[in-house]
Amino acid sequence: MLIKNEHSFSFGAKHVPKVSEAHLEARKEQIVRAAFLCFARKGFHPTTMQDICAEAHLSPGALYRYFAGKEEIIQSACDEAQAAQDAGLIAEALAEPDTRAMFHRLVHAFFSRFDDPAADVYNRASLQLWAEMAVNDRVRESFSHNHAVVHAGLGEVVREAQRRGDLDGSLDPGALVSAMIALYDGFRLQKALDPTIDTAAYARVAEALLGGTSWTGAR
Amino acid sequence: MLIKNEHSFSFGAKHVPKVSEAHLEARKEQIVRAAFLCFARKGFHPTTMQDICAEAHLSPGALYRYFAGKEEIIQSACDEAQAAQDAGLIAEALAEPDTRAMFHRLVHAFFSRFDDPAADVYNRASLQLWAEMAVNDRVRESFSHNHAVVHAGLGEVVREAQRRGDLDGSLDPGALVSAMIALYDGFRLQKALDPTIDTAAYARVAEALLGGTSWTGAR
Amino acid sequence: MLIKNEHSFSFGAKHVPKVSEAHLEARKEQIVRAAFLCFARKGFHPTTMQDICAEAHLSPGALYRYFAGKEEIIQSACDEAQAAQDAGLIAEALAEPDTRAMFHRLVHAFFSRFDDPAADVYNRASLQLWAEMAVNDRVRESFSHNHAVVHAGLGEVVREAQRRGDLDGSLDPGALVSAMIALYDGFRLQKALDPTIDTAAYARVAEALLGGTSWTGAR
Amino acid sequence: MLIKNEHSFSFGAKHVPKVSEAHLEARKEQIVRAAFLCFARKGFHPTTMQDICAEAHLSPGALYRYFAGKEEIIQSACDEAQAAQDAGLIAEALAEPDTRAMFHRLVHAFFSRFDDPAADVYNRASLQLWAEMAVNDRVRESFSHNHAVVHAGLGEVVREAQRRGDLDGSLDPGALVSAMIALYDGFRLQKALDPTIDTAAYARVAEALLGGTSWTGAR
DNA sequence: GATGAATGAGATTTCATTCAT
DNA sequence: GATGAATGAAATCTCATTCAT
Repeated sequence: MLIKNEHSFSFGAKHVPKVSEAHLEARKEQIVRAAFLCFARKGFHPTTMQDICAEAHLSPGALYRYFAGKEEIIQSACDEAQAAQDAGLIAEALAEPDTRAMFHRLVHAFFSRFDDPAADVYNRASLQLWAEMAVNDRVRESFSHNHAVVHAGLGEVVREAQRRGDLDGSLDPGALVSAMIALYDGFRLQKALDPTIDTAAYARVAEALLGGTSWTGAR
Repeated sequence: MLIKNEHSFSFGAKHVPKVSEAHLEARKEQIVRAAFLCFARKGFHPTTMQDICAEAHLSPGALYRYFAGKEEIIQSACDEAQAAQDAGLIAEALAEPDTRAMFHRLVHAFFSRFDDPAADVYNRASLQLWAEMAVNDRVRESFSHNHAVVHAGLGEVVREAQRRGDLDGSLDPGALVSAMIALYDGFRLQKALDPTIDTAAYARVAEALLGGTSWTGAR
Repeated sequence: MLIKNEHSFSFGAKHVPKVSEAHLEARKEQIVRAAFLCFARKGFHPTTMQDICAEAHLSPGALYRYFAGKEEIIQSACDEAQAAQDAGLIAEALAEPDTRAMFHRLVHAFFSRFDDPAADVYNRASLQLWAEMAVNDRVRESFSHNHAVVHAGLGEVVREAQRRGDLDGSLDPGALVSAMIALYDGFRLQKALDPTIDTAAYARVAEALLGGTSWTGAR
Repeated sequence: MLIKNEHSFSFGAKHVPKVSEAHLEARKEQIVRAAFLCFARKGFHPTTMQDICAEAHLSPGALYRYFAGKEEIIQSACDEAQAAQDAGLIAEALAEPDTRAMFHRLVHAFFSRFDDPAADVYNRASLQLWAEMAVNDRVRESFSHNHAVVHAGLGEVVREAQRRGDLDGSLDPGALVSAMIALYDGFRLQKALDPTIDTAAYARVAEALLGGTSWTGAR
């Protein structure tokens, strides 16, 4: 109450008090995390607000204080799912002077994520996200944006490799990037179908394909 | 006419007339096709029975003559989506004595599908299917079965290439197959996000990766 | 066809040809019998027209040639259920000069019906009928009419017994009749609840109550 | 308030606050009462949830907070209809040393119920219950249980009368009980058909039949 | 006359959202 | 701020009835 009065003079009311803001964010986080679990378990649409409430130990009324509706929770969950630090990892790899080492770092960085015990939830939720993206403009936009960022980052990597003469310069860099992303996303799909699939073996294959060591026949 | 008379005398006749059977299948087909469009457009769960009815130019009651409920339509749509003649294509490729030619045939066979104007609908529906698979046992089973068939087929291809010394024999064949499938499915995901993506360029990259021509650096 | 022409001159067209009429009645009978079974099994309202069709080995379209709708089948079933030859039995009993013999004949006539193996179906259907009567004016009317006939017949019986000095003349004859009917209907209810209940023992009690032999204490 | 605070600290609390529990019961009561009226008016199956909603001044959603479905409301209504304090009345009568006085008390206790202006609703609902019982296992069970209780109670009455020599010991006590119940239920049926029927006259007849005073002829 | 596929109104039920407490 | 009972629109599904064949 005091805090509120303190700030009631601030023009434009750009800030709600910090304590509240922190609380607000914490609550939102809590709700999105709960929603995430539910979505991974049942999918976006079959998940009811009650499911999320139960998972978050909150009442329906409380939820609506933090989110305008289910749609907004889905969007937040999608944004959350996109929030991986992909760009940073890519930038780090780019610093690597040896192309194969670069690919190794990339593959390791991305595929070591599957060691996280929460990865299965995340993978399953990703499938939901893809489906929603195909159907929901707002979600597609967010997905698209993140995709563009990753695409741009890997584009640098690929073009650098081509510049170095390690990757065939006549291949479309965009298509090479798409293939790299496909190797990652396509694996997540298979991992969602069967979580026991061998990640390390797959990572080795991915690295070999990119680094040109898988082909042992005539050049 | 004769059949009709025949039927009116025999109770408990084992066969309903063929016309009915044909009609039954035709109607089911019609409904599943309509559902497919709706699913691609709105997703499984946001699609209402009314949507499907409208698309199929049928009344709700008529739908329930052919399917016990929405769930069953979803399952049929999933089965339909799986019904691609993958196994045949793979077997044909396997007959090819040259490994790169084999990969070329495979890549061509699979990626030429995207030329079909209906491919977009099919891709978007696939995303729905993946999401449903994560959440619906019956659908996962069907998906899993089809995946196993394709996996087995490509397994032959990969082991043959290893036997010939064209692919590194120390790589896990299963993981190699997974990567091939990932290159395909991962592209479908990207195509669903942006249908204008260049399929031919991507196919060239896929072929180059498998055939070891993408890497132009030191061996 | 020929028959039809033969009659096409008859004024007023009161008769449809006898063969057709017989056929019509036979079909109606067949349908009502089927309906009766269904009603006894599931009740009036949960029984669907399809249930009746299946039981009657007829198509829905055929049913509607004989009955205007479900309502009409229910009414016919009710009329059928009422069509017992009660009045005749009562008239016969009335001829008996000895009152106790008269009661014996009545009780025997009515309770021996429960020996019929179809009696259970009939009893269960009666419960449905009673429920419908409470709710459906047309059915109540039909029920009411039959009830009045039986009531009148038993009224004669009771008044005759009072005239002879065998039943207390100060008791309301209508109430006595009601009690006789209650002893019958109330038993049917119990028989529907438990078909193994001992009919003969009950009949002896009913006779004893009416004939004044159940009371063995001081007068 | 205290309770509320208490509650907010303890997760997994075993009791929900009493207010809620009371409220729950009150609402259920309210709904069942409304349903009862509807059932008496239209029968179980023709009554729609909307009918019950309207009668209870509640929205459809609200109903489903208290009952899982229509079936459950029907069952509750049936249980409610059985909840008469029959056993108590019978026990009281049993205390009476004079058999005719005992019968008088019984008849009076049961038939005075028809003076209640709500009795008509109750009777009509009973017919629905009987019909449902014939068709619905769960309802039959509940009915059967209550019937057994009443049967046992009246069995004591009858055997006591036989012990005293007032009722013929050679008559089956169970059948005598059945007849007593039939005199009651059979009357309810007639009262549902015609609510103006003279209850007092009928009660006198019932008493006379049991007490052996209806027969005025030779013994 | 018979068939049975199709219709579509209407019933049950769910669930996102609101709002009095 | 929190609660959770209530709302009511909308979804799924049923079934009496019709009608082209």
